[in-house]
Order: sequence, then structure tokens, then C-alpha cells
Amino acid sequence: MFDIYQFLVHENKSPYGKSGNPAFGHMNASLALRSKKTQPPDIPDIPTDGGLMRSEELTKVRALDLFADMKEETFDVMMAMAYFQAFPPHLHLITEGDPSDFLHVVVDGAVEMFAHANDRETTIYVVRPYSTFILAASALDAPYLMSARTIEKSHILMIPSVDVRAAMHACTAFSHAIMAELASCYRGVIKNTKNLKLRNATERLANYLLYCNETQGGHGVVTIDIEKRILASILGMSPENQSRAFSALKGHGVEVSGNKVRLTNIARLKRLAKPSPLLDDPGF
Amino acid sequence: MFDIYQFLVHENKSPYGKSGNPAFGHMNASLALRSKKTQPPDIPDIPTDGGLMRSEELTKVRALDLFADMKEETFDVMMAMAYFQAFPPHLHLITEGDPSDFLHVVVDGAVEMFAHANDRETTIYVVRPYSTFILAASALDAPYLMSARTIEKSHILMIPSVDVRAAMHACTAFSHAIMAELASCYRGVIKNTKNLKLRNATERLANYLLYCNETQGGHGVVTIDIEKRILASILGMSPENQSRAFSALKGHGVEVSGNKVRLTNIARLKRLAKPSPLLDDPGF
DNA sequence: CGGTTATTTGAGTCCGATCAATTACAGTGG
DNA sequence: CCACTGTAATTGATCGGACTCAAATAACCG
Repeated sequence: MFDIYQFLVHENKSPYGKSGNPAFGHMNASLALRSKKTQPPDIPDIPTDGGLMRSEELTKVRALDLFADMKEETFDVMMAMAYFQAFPPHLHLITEGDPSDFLHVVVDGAVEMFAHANDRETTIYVVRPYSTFILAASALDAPYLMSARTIEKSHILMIPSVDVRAAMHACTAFSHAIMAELASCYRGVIKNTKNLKLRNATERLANYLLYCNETQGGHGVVTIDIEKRILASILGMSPENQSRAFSALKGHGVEVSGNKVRLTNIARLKRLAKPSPLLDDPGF
Repeated sequence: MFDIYQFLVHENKSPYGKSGNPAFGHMNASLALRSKKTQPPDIPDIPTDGGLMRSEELTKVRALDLFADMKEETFDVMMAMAYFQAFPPHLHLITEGDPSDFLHVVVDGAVEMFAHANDRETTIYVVRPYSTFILAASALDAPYLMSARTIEKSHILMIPSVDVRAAMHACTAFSHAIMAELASCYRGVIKNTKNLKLRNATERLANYLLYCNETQGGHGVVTIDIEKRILASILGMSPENQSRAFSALKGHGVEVSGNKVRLTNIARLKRLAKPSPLLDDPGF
């Protein structure tokens, strides 16, 4: 299902966003070769453990909506062209403007999608397993509109875009699945836009907490599973402002300590947040 | 080609947006029946002139990227199910949350797409001929995420979503075209998001003017072909603020009078606007 | 021409960003 | 185990961009 909270955007001028391990922060990903077809850039001085997915992982990838209905043969041919690779945290994976050589599937870890203009940086969304990113660019053979970096140590499956397009022509079910995925992504970004423009910072944070509560069992105990700095980015505010938004929510049944949040009065919080399926529900 | 300036968003609390002919402003569209299959809502007390497209119009529709490669037969079958309808200005066409019964093709006029939340209204984008709207919802059989109203008297072709989906299953070329269109739309909204978040109001206006200049011959004479109020909405600012942004641009080679704008120093304006293909170029 | 709507201009306010400084925290190495 | 280091998070103070409200002017339309 599609998740709008992966599609919230933030202008980020602060120096925070550019941190990371200086040994990796500004390098491109190294890629262990596993196929003959497309040659990925090979930078051998970064430790990696490229190789085969475990069968459990492959099963989960196969089960993605995007691939679930693919013909066996098409899937196998496409996967034979793919690379599976481990990346350290804070590694720059792709750069906006570059040609979209690969469709990426996050199998483990987390990847931050972001963009630049002027001298500002914006986090667009965060991708977690199991899901794909830059499908649109791959499908159109167009340049990336966003850059990507790992947040944590991550395992990523990289399928050459040419092979994705070949598979799409070979298998109707796959092309329909791509279509559905893109439609869903489109709607996600539209919802994100509505969220950003129709709600203020505090309302956005409140809705995010309510959304987390839903996905985490609905018991009023929420764990924020990304850095607050990135969450602020995702929710479209500065870290300082987010801190103040949390304070503002204390009067509405929200208790924060570190990355744990307790919602003690969900009805009250909803009165403030006014959640709407046309804005918040994935898959609506 | 895809146009990001149809995908700029604005929070609009002002009463301006809700104006229009009071006789039509809050009614749903009436539709003259032309086919047996899907029954559109029929509100006969609004004058309409539903009927057949002129062959020139049909040719233009057929030439859309979305339909150009369709099999003759599939196209004809689908079009036999469609309605062609004239609507007066400021007529409310569709409402967010409603099921997406039709794919709309604007053949003449202009349609404003907008959305609500809390008590605010946001204009998402404007559709002009020849192009479609709410393809994503039609393809997924999902509810509309946006509402739509005519800006001017408009001629709109309405194709029942069920027939769009049937055609998509009957014709691979069509499903691929839908896929490409959705990918392009997705990228447009991402660009819009970047535009909104990485540029301030004045920069957004400056880039819009540069974009208009490109599409209108590049001679430094630009006509703004929508109400300034709606443009402000499209560019993500209040009308008042837009007025001030125009003033701010006077020092950068911009002369405004009514809806005519002269760009007397394009290099200077570009220095301010910093246009980027990853943000401004349709089809990039 | 008169009435309506759109645009502009001005004044004041507020939300959120920025700057600066402190506190909290995680990882590192002694 | 505890300083040391660097980053994240919070807090306070200030600033600025954009919104709101109000009113005047301009454009539009019947």
C-alpha cells in the first residue's frame, strides 16, 4: 500500500542534512558485478558484500504488488540481470539529473530521497523495505528527479532499467502493475501536496502521529523510527519548529520522550488534526 | 508534453476562489446522454449542448500521446461509450471523494482542479486543451482526490472509466501510453513539490514568467492567460502577495500591465530565478 | 453607466525560519 | 568506566516572509 508519509517534503537549508561518515558521504556506490549486461560504476575501495539474496528476501520481492503477477519467465530473466548489494549508512546512491540506469528495490535498511535547488536541500521521502524507488524515471528512461542516500546500512536490489522496460513489454501483467504503481505514486504525491498546503506544521505533525498510531497497533504508543531531523524534513518544517510543534501538542494528549510518543487522548488529537482519507489513507 | 506549471499548488483561504455564476456555481454538471452504458447524473435544468465532436476535434483527441498508438478498434469502441458535452463557466464538474466514473478530456476551454481540507481551498492545477484529467483515479477505480470546475465555457469529452480500463486491457499500446502518461504526471508533481519548497514566492513567479516566455515565442512579451487570482493559487501564494512579488520583480526587468508582461532583461531575471530543467522543463 | 468582481496598496499580525547557545546523546578511545 | 568528540535535540530570541484584514482603485459585464 502506498504511504503518503513517505511523500512529505521539506525545505532544508540547515547544515544538519549533509552529515554522515566522511569516508562515504560523497562517494558513489560501489557495485559488485553479477551480470554481464549493464555495467554499473565500479568503485572497489568501498567495502561491500554484493551477491545473492536469501530466498526469503527473494520471496518478499516477488510478492511485491509490482512483481506478484509477473510471468515466471519474465521475472526470472529480469532478475538474472539484477545486482544485489549492501551499502553502508549515509552513502550517496544516485544523483538527480543522472540517467536512470536502475530500478532500485530496498530489501533492508532505509533510503532517503532528496533534492536540491538554489542552495537548499529538500527531503522528499524515505523508502523502507520492501519497496521500490525511481520507477517513473526507469519506465520513461528519463533522468532522476531526486537524489538518494542510505540512512542505515541497507541491502538494495538494482534492476537495470533497460531490463525493466524489456520485461514490461514482455509481460502484460507487469506493465499493468507498473501502471497501477505509478497511479498510486501519483496520488500519493498529490495527497502530500494537499497535506503540505492545507495544514499547518502542528496539524501535519499531529496527523503523522495518528498515522503512526494506526500502523503500529493503535494502542497510543508510537515509536518514531527515523531521526527527528529527517522527520521534520518529511513533515515540512525545521527541526526547531518541529520541537515546538511537539510542545504545542502536549496540550492535546501527546507525551514525547526521545523517539517514543504516547497519545493519551486520541479523540482530542483528532479534533486538532482532522485526519481525512483523501489526505492520509494509503491506497485511498 | 507535461507542464509543471499546471501542477503548482496554493493554499487559498480567501473568498475569491469561490466566486462565479451563482446560477451554476454549486450545481453538478448536467450531461446529455449519448450512449447506453454508464448513466451520468442528469440535471436537465442547466442548458447544455451535448452531442458529437467535430471531426477536427476528434482528430486532435486521437492525436494525444495517450491515444495515438491505440488500436483503431479499441479506440472506436471506447469512444462509442463517451459523452461530449459543453459546460458553462464556473460549473462544478467533479467532487473529491466521489467515485471516478469518467476520464475527462478537455477539448475546449479550461478546467481548474482544486482540493479542500479544514476550511481551506487549494488550487492544484489548470487543465487546458487538449489534455486529460483524473487518469490515475480512472485507472485505479479510486475516488477523485481533487474537485474540478470549469473556468471558461468548456467542451469536455467524458469517457466512462470502466471503458478506459476495458480498452487498457484490450490494447497493450494503450496501457503503455497510460503508463507513460502517469509516469510523466508523477514527475510533474514531484517537480512542482520541489518548486514549491525550494523557491520563495518571488522566485516561483519569476520562473513562471520565464516559462511563459519560452512557450510564447521567447520575445520577452508574455500574456498571462488565466486570472491573476488563479495564477497566484497556481504559484502558491495569496493574490496580495503575488502583487507584491510582481513589484519586487520590477527591479529585475519585469514590467506588468494587466495581463501583459514585458521582460526587458531576461538575463537579469534568470539570475534571480535560477531556472533548472529538473524543475521547470516539461518532459525532462 | 452602475454594480460586481478583480487587483492593488497599506497596516498589522503570525507562523515559521534563522541565529545562537545549551543540553542530551552516541560513539570512541584511553 | 569515564572524559572526549561530534551530532542531534531543545530552548530562547529575533527576524522576515507571507497571510489577514481593510480599503481604495481598476477592470469587467450586462
